[in-house]
Amino acid sequence: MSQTVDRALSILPLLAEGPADLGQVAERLGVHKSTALRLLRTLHEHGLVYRQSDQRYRLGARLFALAQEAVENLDIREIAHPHLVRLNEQCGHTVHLAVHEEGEVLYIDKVESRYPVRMYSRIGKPVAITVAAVAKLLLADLPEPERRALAEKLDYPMYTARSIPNAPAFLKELATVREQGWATDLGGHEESINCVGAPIRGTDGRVVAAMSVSAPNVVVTADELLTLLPLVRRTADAISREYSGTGNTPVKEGSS
Amino acid sequence: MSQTVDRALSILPLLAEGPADLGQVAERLGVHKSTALRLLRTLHEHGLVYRQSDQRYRLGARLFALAQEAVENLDIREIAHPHLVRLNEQCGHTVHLAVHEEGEVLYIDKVESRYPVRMYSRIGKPVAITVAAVAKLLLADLPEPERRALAEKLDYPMYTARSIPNAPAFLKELATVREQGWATDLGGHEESINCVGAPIRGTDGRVVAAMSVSAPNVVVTADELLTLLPLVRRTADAISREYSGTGNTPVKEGSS
DNA sequence: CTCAGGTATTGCATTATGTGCAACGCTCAT
DNA sequence: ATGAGCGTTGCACATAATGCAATACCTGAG
Repeated sequence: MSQTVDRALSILPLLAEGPADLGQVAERLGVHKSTALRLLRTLHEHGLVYRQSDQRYRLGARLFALAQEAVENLDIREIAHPHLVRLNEQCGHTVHLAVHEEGEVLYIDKVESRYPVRMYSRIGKPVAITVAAVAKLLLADLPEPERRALAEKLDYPMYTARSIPNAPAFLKELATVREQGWATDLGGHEESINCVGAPIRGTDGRVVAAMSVSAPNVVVTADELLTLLPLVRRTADAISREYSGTGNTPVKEGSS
Repeated sequence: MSQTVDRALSILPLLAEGPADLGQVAERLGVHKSTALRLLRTLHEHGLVYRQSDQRYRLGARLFALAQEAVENLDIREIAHPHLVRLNEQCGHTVHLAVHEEGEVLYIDKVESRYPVRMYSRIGKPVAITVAAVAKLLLADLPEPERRALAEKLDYPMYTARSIPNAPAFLKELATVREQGWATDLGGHEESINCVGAPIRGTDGRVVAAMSVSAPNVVVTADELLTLLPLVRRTADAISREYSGTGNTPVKEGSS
């Protein structure tokens, strides 16, 4: 749509691979060096690109700032967080919150097992979309054609023997999840890790986010973990209610 | 430099404040709606902007991916990480790694106390540049005029009674740090938290990064923390040596 | 110290590109 | 139904981005 902006933005993923000098950038963009220079300069002014001491360019700090702010402003996250913490206090395990966005599933919050520290360690990293409980929940809610199209497009890496192997199996699993209103991942991503998850719904009943509890089976068996299902679902429902209830104007409660 | 790109990029910080619709974006950019639309579309195609169900725009997932890749490709970080982990195993406290970039100081790695998981929770958040030990180390190495200019430009928020209050005090502190080759933050940011840090230097002897160990004084007193200084410095030096490749002892300050 | 070879940078004319306008279409609420 | 509000499209115009070629800068070699 906008050629100039398009070119400029194409520089970012290119630099994400590693630092590059002006010539390399120009070449990979297919434009004259002077053009690349001006684009880089504009990116630089906005802090998205940084010029290191050897004159090569790399991605800049503002990028982190933006990503950080973006994640902090997600209102589902803000609403859900206290609930996640409470759940963690009750069961002691790791709690995840995730959303779906354009074919990707993204963790947006995490309460660490026995250690109540927010961390975004996996943000931006591709979630194991074909096996994670939260991914199943989010994709199960897509309209049929979209769901099918996405399922066909995915790769199905066999992380473990219990990973979901292909599109038909995945669609079948999604149907089950959709039906029962909750999901599991029993060693499908890492042999020894199990998860149970439940969906969070907006006013219209559509799934807007998903949460899950994960634990290694050296701590609790899969069966024991399933015991937590009612608790997880209750938490998810509580979040759903609060999310649909108050509308979108965030109410601030004092707490520093 | 490039007006179109400039406008497009100006949208990002705007959206970082929260979702906005087309009209709002157009207004805040001072352009017509059709123009804003095309810019947003281009940003959207690159995944930097996401269109949520109510048609408003927000920052997109690719932003996280880029920030993630960028931080993972920092070679100092890659080299330093195992050293930081080892240090954490030895002392048990939180270990930070930070770099300086255009007047900002940025955490690029962190090993959490007693829990050896990489987390980027504070990446992108403005570090308390006037008090953090790592910030002092990084700024102390700037050439005199630049250092002075930056010091004048900074704000000096009084996080605690022991925060550095103004530019002259800060410059004095930097001189000390430069002199002694290590830095502390004793309750300057949070009343009960102390840090000790040491610089990591490149081949040319310039400071390329800084690391620190932090602990609340309910766990160890400031004096006890200072006991770790030799260990911290040894770790920093080991990283410096590996980073420079050559394996020489890092050059101390001196005349050219 | 000069010189060569490379890269970054600047000024300028040319026109491709982005712009604003106004008309159209859609959705939702009354 | 009806209209208000917002997003979207097509088009004519001129701004603003482009490529070129010439210049400045740096580094390493002679």
